Amino acid sequence: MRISDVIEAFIKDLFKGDEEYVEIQRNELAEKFNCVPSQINYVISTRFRPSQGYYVESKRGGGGHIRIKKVNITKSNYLMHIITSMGDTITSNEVDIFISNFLSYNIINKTETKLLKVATSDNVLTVPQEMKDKLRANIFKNMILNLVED
Amino acid sequence: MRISDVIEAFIKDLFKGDEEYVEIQRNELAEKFNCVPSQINYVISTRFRPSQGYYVESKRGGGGHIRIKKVNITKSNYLMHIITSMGDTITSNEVDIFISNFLSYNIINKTETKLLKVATSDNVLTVPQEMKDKLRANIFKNMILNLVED
DNA sequence: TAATATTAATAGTCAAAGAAAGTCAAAGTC
DNA sequence: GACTTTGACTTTCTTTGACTATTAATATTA
Repeated sequence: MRISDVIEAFIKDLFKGDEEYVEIQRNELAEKFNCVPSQINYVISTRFRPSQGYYVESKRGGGGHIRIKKVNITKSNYLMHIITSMGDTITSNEVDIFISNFLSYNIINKTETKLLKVATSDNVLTVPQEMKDKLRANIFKNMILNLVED
Repeated sequence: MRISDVIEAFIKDLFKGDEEYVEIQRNELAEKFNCVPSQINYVISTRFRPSQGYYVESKRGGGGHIRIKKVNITKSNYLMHIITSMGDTITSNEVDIFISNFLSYNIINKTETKLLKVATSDNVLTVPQEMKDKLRANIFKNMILNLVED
């Protein structure tokens, strides 16, 4: 088996347990698998591309590291599906359920969660009751449309 | 973990409790973290820059010290000021100016920018004209309130 | 006692050494 | 021919230490 595949598998294994990201040290890992450090770069650049759902950042110097983030590749698809399947009115409760799901699927972060919640909450939407659910649906759809494809 | 990061965290911790500034003694701190004194200078010059919201002054000689001030245009202060100084109606243009400023001061990121814009835009706010600016102000205030203190 | 000089206590600067990670092209493998 | 492995070289960030600058405290002198 290729060493690259072994390293790939090893890194992917680190994601067990729903970690949002994983940190490795290039030299350490290279030593562990008995290869040259740049092999790690090769693995990352061929197996952890953005198009494969990963985002990588790193820091050099003492205590440096490589951080690999798993991004939700189905985010866009998922959100588009929500938008198209949603009616043109929605209650506060229904919105909250969507938002909680987004958060737990890691489709949005905490700040985005708060922004979505507040902009669709009953208290903030100071318009007559009969307009609320329509306004809310409109705001919500447009907001999540803007989360698509980041 | 990097000693620089540890020292950075330690200093930032001193700000707990809304202190306007914090004073350290270079040699004492270096001793505490078992590093050379100039390491403290390194940490300050890389982690407490003006662009990071800090202002540093110092005094040498007996009883000397380094004073690190948290500069007032921190995210929270800035946003709170906007909220309190804002009336209870606001136009779409006015909001856009605020949002552009937030972005250029790095107070919000691109996604947050889009969320703020869309939730306060004329097209999305499908309510009678005479309600719009009040609704917009309310949504806007509540959204930025939720950006405070992240 | 006031002015001045000296010493001690701090902090600042800067460059070298060290510790990672990145790049790229040559060589190897299937 | 495409993919993988290897290694020399580069870039970035951190740590260290020798040397410098400034201020306060103390001693000395007029």
